[in-house]
Parts: sequence; C-alpha cells; structure tokens
Amino acid sequence: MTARKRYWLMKSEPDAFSIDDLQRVGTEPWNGVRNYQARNFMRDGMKVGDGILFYHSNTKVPGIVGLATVASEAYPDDTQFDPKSDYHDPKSTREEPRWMLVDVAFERKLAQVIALDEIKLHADELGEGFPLTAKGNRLSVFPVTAAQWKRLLSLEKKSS
DNA sequence: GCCAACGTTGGC
DNA sequence: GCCAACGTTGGC
Repeated sequence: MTARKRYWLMKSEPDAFSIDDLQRVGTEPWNGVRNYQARNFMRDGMKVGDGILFYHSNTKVPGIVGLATVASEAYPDDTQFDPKSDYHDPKSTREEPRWMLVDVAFERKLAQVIALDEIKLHADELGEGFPLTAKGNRLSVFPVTAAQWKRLLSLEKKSS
C-alpha cells in the first residue's frame, strides 16, 4: 500500500531560518510550531517523501523560495521541554508531549521567488479557501492540492 | 513600526 | 461556556 504523495506549504521567517539555511544543513527538524492546526497537519497528514513549498514570511518580498521534502514521520519537538528555549512549553511533558514536528529535507531553490504579489494575481484559480490568499494568512503549515502545486510552480518560469 | 486578523487564556 | 484581554503572526 503506497499512499499517494501529498503536498504542503511551510512558512519560515528567513531571519530565523531561510531556504539557504536549509540548503546548508540539508535536513532540519521543523521545530517551534505552536499552533494546533499546523501541528495536526504535521502529525496526522505528512508522510515521508511528501512535497513542500518553502515560503519566506515576514520579509521584504514574501513568497515561495524553494522546494523541500518531508524526511521523517512526526515526533515530539524537543524544544518544548527546554526551559531555556524560546519554544519552551511548561505545560508539556515527555510523557504527554503537546508539540510534534517532522524533519524537512532540502530539495532545491527556485530560479526566482514566486512572490506573494504574483500568487495573489492567481487567487481565483487557487480557490477561495487557499490560506495564502485568504484573509488573515497566518497559518504556517497547510496542505496544497496537486493542482495548486502545479499551478504555483508554473509561475516560477514566468518573469514577474 | 503599525495594525488587522485571529488563536489562546482565564475570570466569571 | 462566554467573552474580554492579551499575545502573535505577517503584510504593508
């Protein structure tokens, strides 16, 4: 039984962890996610080999900057247990960890950023509920359909 | 740096 | 269980 490959988008602030950082280290535990919806996607949805759109948020030109793959099943995020970590969660225990993560492996950088501005031009095709173009746009991990994945990556070739 | 959106917390 | 207060995200 091989499950069909799924697709995801994951946000990171480049000041904290950029696509270049991922390229340098190769594989990175995606720690620091403290949102239940995002956690559930990692814990219940992700399988090794799934495709990831790597998105830079909170930066001059927010947008998709590279591709990565899911490199592990979900496991507890160690930073939740570390009192010295910014991500420490005093209510979490090793017996009942609250926060899970997956490892993310570098695949490639895009030839050019697919800017949020560009993505917004195609909001209609991506669908009403697409989190990047929906009002709010705060969710940092969410699924992308095969059609959305294809449509988004087709924008890479175009010059803005 | 500002602020809208929105998730979480805690008093009641 | 409601909801005001508060904290965080992220575009601009």
